[in-house]
Amino acid sequence: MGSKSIQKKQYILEKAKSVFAQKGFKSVTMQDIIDACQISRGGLYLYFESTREIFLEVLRLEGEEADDTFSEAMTEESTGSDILALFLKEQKKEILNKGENLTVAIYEFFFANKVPKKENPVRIQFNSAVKIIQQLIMDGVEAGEFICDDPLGAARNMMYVLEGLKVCAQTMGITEETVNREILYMMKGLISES
Amino acid sequence: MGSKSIQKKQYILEKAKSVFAQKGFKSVTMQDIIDACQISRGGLYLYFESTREIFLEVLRLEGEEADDTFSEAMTEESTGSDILALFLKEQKKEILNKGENLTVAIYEFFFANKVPKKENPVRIQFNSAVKIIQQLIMDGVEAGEFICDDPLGAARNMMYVLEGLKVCAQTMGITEETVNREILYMMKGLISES
Amino acid sequence: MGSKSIQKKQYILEKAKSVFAQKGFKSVTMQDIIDACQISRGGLYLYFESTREIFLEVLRLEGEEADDTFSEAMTEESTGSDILALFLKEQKKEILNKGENLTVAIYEFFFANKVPKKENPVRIQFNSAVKIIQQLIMDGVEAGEFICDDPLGAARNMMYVLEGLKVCAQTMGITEETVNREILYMMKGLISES
Amino acid sequence: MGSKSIQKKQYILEKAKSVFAQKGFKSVTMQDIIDACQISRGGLYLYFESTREIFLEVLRLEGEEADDTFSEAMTEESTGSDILALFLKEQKKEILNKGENLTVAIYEFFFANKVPKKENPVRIQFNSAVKIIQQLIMDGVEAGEFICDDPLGAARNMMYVLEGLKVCAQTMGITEETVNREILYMMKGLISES
DNA sequence: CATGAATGAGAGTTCATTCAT
DNA sequence: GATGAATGAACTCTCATTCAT
Repeated sequence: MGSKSIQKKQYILEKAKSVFAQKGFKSVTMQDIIDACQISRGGLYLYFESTREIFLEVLRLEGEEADDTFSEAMTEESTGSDILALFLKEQKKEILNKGENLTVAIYEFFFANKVPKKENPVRIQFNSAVKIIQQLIMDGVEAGEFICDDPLGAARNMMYVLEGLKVCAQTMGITEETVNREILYMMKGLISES
Repeated sequence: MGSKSIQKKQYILEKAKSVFAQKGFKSVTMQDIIDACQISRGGLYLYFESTREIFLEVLRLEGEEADDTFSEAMTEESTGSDILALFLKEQKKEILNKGENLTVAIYEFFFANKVPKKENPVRIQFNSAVKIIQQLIMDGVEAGEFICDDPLGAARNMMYVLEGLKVCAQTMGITEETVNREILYMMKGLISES
Repeated sequence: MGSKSIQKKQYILEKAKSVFAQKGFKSVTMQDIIDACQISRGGLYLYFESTREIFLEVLRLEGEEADDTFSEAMTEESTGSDILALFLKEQKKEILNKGENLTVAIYEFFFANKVPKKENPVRIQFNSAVKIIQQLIMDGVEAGEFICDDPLGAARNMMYVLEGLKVCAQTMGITEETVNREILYMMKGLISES
Repeated sequence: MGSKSIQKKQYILEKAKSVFAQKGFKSVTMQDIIDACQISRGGLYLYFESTREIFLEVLRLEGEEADDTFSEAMTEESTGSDILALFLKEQKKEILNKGENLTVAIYEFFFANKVPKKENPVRIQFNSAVKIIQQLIMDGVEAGEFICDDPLGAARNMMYVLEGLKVCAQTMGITEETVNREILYMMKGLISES
């Protein structure tokens, strides 16, 4: 079970991602992935033992890609508020479920699969996002764009609101206006907070 | 064919609620509910056709009970900030998953079952909570307890944060300290917001 | 399990007949009959143990009624050919499935339930019909209406054709024209047979 | 997903045929066929979705085989009356239920499953048999073996009698003598009809 | 490595039959 | 007599997992 063909593994993970994006986690069967990959049953089991294992690898890949995207953005010469705006735009896309997006699958998976805190990729992603936002706010404050006496608190608050928007979008439906309004509300807090 | 024994129906719904609270929605089988109720296969089908139907009734019951709880609290002579504190305490309990609590089941159900906006019980509950919080904030402002120039915006923001906390609690785990900290952050905003 | 209420038993049998006429035998459940009778489950079991038992009684009743109908026709002052024509008209109705009619139910029942020859109501009915037709033909010959040197053979042949038409009507569909044509073919044989 | 192993499919169809021959159509469950084939539940579902589907394929196979048998007989150098006698001998076997024979199953199936006339295999088989018999009679007339001024009518009549015998054999039981007698009756008509 | 037929556990559903009231 | 809730066996269908080729 070492490496087999890395390329084939990548190929399976890409196709599997689409499947999870469409069907969430729990409803996905090995057959779904076999169909999506046009691969044999045995062939799939050669690389992965379960949908769980596949999903975790899909997630790992996603995490790496997300980090790359962020790194790029951060290295460009931009102000804190610019990058924050960019970040929020990305989040808006995810909230509104534009494009393939694993939100529901992630929720379904981690509801049922308790992962040790330290290794929990959702937690890791969340915390790293908080730190980045905190830094962006601090940059913004330094640049005179923002007023904020608790950048960490504000960053955390922002992440919880975004998470709340994400889950509400999936359970009750949310319009773009609603997302805009909530983001605006938070930005106002950064500009005028005493 | 409608009711059979109302008491038995209630009994099944109570037991089923425990099951949903423990296993979410998607993983629950009729067998699980049969086991929990200690009744026969056919006996259960006498009252309900599917886990979906059972879940919807459990939800309806929950909604009624929640409304009652709120009504009681509201009729007591208390200031806005007191009731808000009470509400947040309840929410904290739910977030931290003390007692039987359907959070995960609700999420799982509404991820998979798209319900027309107007009839979506999650949406209805959310919106009614927003209105109540808005009112409480306005009461608090009137009483000089709060400072807030956008009570509706603040109420909405608060609800999204709470929703974010709920979902994060389920996916990554959250400590009581974290919840306290986030609530405190929001309350500070109500006290000192310019 | 003696008589209970004879009237109720009759009532159940009437309703049950409709059910068998609509659904055949095998697909009929006790529930179907309960629904048709608007009676309680236990109530039905008080009178009958199974659909099989109900069906046999329905059949017995049918047999009696059929005999009565025939007796009436025979007592009227008519020629053999008139009564034969009347008989064939009735058969045509049954073949074409006009009105409530147990054809399919009878087939389904006796395919699956082997009954001793002597007690088999279908056989009894068939044989008595053969005898009557034979007599009618002989009457017709006597009256100079028919020419036939083997009235028993002709009667049997006629009954098999009718049975063939009945079963074909149910399995492949048959038009009124087809029935008319076949009856005409047989009648011609009775008029011109050498 | 179409064929898997053709041989296995054939094997299942053979075993299934026995089952249908013994139990008719309606009472046959997938379990019955599983038992007869000594395969696993999932194994059967790999090839067929329902007893209905299996039955239709069994029927198709039967039809093909029957056609072959007929073709052979027809190509041999024989007179019309010889082939007709052969045909009737085959029919006699079927009527008397010698060997595996789907009569009851076919009846049960087509009682419950209304098939468009044009596609109804029973109808198709019936009509093609009528045509063949008509031809055989005409051949016999030409050869001076038969006297018949309405070969089509006679052929149809013969088929309905045979159908009547078949169904009576299943519902009330019939002896070989009865079949012989009825066939003889029809043959006499072909020899001496005016 | 790769294939896909085969397996069997388990979920959903229906119904004849019983029995306390 | 009459009721209808309760039972459990039997059916249908699906899927993760294995294994001979």
